[in-house]
Amino acid sequence: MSVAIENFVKAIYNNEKQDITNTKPGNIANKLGISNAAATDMAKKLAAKGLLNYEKYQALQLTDAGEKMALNIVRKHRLWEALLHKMFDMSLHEIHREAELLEHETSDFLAEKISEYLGHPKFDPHGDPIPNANGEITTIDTSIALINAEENKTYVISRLMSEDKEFFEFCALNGIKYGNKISIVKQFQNSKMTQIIINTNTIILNQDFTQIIYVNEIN
Amino acid sequence: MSVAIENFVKAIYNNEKQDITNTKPGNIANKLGISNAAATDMAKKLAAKGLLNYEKYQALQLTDAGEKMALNIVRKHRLWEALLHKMFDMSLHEIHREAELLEHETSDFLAEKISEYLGHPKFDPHGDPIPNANGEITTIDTSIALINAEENKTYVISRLMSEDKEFFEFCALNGIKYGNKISIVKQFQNSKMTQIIINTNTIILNQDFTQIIYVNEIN
DNA sequence: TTTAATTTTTAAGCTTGCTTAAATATTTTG
DNA sequence: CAAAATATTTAAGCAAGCTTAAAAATTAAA
Ligand SMILES: [Mn+2]
Ligand SMILES: [Mn+2]
Ligand SMILES: [Mn+2]
Ligand SMILES: [Mn+2]
Repeated sequence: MSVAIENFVKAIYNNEKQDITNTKPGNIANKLGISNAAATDMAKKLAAKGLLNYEKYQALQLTDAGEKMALNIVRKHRLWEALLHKMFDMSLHEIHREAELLEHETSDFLAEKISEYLGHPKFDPHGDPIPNANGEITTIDTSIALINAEENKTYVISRLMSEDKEFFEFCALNGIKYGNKISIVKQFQNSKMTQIIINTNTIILNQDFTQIIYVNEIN
Repeated sequence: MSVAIENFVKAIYNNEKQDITNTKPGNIANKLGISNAAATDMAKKLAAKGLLNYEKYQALQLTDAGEKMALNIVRKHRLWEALLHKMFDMSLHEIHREAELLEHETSDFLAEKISEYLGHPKFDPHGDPIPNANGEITTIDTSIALINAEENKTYVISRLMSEDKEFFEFCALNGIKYGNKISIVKQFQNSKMTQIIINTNTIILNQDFTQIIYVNEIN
């Protein structure tokens, strides 16, 4: 399957998993930077290939085959991110940028080698789960967005759900990193701000950030 | 530049460096598994881009810009081979197969990270020189084909100039590996066979192999 | 050196993955 | 609930990278 098809299928998958928005062609077109017409066109082609269900004016839905393909690409993407992060200490933004390309030119054979080398990790450096070789995600995500965290509790950062360079730079500068501890000082309900302590520093985050930083309670 | 263009330019470069055959479109077409017509077509397009000189019925010649591009791809190819060989202990055939794809999706940034990690190696696991970040090959190749080696001398294997899976499997089985020692027992002039000792084993090689195994004298 | 074989080029056409512009349907709003 | 705004689809077209078939040139052979 072509790079265009792989990115299309993956975009639908990610949209279903992460975003509030629906998966109509226009949304996918937006994510991929192509025209609505191109997305509608591609949707029809992929429906003919049995990768998704297409009905005029309705949201696109991956078939089992389509989801399997998406998970295969996602696996390779996240394995590359994990490898590049570990080996070369590249930033969250850099690893994503490189993985976006490498994911399409990676054999299942090589993906397995990378996975082995890393000890079959279950999460990538953003905290996203890595599907296994069968395309299954076996971990259960119990994490919550920071905006929903409770005052006076301490959490572990479990996921940074973004692809934005500036956000990752902010995180790197302030110790907001997968696995680090974070304490909630106060939730300001009206202004949707969250005051936290991390690395002994006090920081106030707005909604843009507290909705994409996920944490797990410490037990 | 597209994958098709990169592979085309690289094929001309490799053909000039390694093969006896000329670089007319038909030869390149053969290497790439495309039709002569497609190769002629591409040659014209690349001439328009200033990557090569094209004259009807003549051999294709890379311009400086074309050679620079080829060296950039070759660098990435060989760095990947070195990395995959070191990290995952993959075979000479496997690393080549994967590098053939990864080379096109590797940023200069990532290539430099790989090079750094490996200590800026000058040769890949096949013994081929790795161009530096400026596209220069600074090493001088003094090696000779085994067919031209002298009887009763011992050499170091410096290069395995092939892309054939079976050949690499033979090499792996018999300790024919970059850096290993090899002694020439006898050169049979008429039959073009070469008797060698490697790893205390006596092996007789025919011309097909002695022309692609390169060695350096031990000083 | 003329003929035959081979190679290269030209021509026509196909698929993929895009584009823009116009038509049509859906969704939102007054 | 009708009008306006928005989103989706259809239609027409383009560039890249291929193909096969035929024409033209080169190279090898007799
Ligand atoms: Mn990513
Ligand atoms: Mn991608
Ligand atoms: Mn190689
Ligand atoms: Mn390649």
